[in-house]
Amino acid sequence: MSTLKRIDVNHLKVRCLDCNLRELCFPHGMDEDELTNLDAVVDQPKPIHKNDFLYRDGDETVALYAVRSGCVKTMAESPNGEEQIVGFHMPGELLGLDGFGEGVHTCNAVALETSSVCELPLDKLEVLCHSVPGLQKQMRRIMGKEVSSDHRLLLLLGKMTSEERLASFLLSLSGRMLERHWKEDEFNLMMPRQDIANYLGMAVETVSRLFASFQNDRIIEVNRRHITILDMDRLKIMVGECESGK
Amino acid sequence: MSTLKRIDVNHLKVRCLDCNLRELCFPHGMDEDELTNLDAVVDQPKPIHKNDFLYRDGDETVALYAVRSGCVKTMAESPNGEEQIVGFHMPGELLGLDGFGEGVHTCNAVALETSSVCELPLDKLEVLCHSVPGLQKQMRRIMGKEVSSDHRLLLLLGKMTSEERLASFLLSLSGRMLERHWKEDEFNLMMPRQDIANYLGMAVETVSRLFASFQNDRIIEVNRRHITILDMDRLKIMVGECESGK
DNA sequence: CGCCGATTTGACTCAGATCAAGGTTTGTGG
DNA sequence: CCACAAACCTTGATCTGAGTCAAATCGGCG
Repeated sequence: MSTLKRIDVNHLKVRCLDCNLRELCFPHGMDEDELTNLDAVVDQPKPIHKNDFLYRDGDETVALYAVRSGCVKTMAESPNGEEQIVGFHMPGELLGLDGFGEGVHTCNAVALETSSVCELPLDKLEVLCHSVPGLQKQMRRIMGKEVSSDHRLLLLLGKMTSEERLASFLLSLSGRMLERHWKEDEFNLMMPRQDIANYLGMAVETVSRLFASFQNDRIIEVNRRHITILDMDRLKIMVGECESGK
Repeated sequence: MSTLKRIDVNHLKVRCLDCNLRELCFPHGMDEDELTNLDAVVDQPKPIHKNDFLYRDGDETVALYAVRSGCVKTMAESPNGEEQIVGFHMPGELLGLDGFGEGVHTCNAVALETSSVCELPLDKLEVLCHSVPGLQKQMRRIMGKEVSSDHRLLLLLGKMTSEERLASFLLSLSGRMLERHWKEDEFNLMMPRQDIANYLGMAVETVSRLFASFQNDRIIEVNRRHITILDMDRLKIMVGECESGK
């Protein structure tokens, strides 16, 4: 064990068919035949280190990416250099759609931690779309989801108070943990407070104070990056998911 | 003239090939053959009146829509009934992509004034995608643009002051006027103050005050819905598009 | 002409930003 | 193993941009 070079299993090629993220990722709803075809175009997972760019604003769009492990954030850049984080991408989630408009990316994608990313080269994907009918529909589905999720974030930034935003953020993370069959009420944040603040359009200090206040109200327990949700219902009420109590 | 029934020319079927919005709309970059094929799937423009819904949150997605005349707003709805306007769609612009994720729309589309909308039924579009190779790429391009424009709005809501937001909004409108070969420095707002405020994530009163302040600074002239831009450069500086002056 | 919705303006208030420390954890090199 | 630095996070005090409330004005339109 000591003489063997340590290999991170995340970066080994795994067939989409065998991938445990299959149902969350691009393959969702595809049959065995379609998956075999898909496999042929997916490149070896690419390892990226913390703070590495997967692509930058202005880069030519050459592929679509699927996170296999770790976490990648995407951020839009304003002309005067400000940045707005527009998404945190967890395993099984796709990114890179922003570059489909004019053929160049319109945001930056940066790893929050050491991550592994599957690459779907656009040229191969395009060819495959002709032979695999389900693929086109799949592309549409994925883009539609992206649009819907952006709209959710717009609603959050445009209409919610800081408290509602953080509650909504925690619920969204919790839901995504559940999708991955991880614990929905106990997880680690993949990002620093600064990134949460940026994403939710508020100051770091406000995030910190809200965490303290939620903890004080026995809604969650916070220990550095470790979160335990004690009262999911109260979070849901905060964002208006329940009309009355319970 | 008096005995003839008045016909709004906007609602008459016009071939995409002959449409003056061709270069802004779905047909952009397509050749004559492709356009003839496209024509076959585009339904007769549909007239919708002010405040009519083109589709609602939850409706099954049956088509993609292109505005031919007038203006349509799309708005996301939160669980507790709040609404965030996520886009104003001018002639030549598309809407309906939000419904591609799960097959149902995730926002409401409402006419701001009497408008005319071309309908591209999804089923026909899908079939056509197989025979017209350029169409698939077109779909991707359109979705990518939508994602990028949502990101721009996220940046606006998350990081800009009210002044920057309104300046950015005016510049965006001006740019779109120019695309349509209308005057870029003199136009009418298609929406009431309330909708501008909602879209930009601020109060109506703030919009009103900012218009007054811009006018006072001789940057624009406002008369009800009529806007004249007097100093485009100053607007651009406000949003950081120019580094120094000029 | 008079009503109604849209817009503007003024006065006041407050959620959350900013400023200023201080504490804690992680990593690094000696 | 320890000292030190660099991130990262928290907490308190203060400030302010923009929201809220209230009221006047404007513009159409029946």
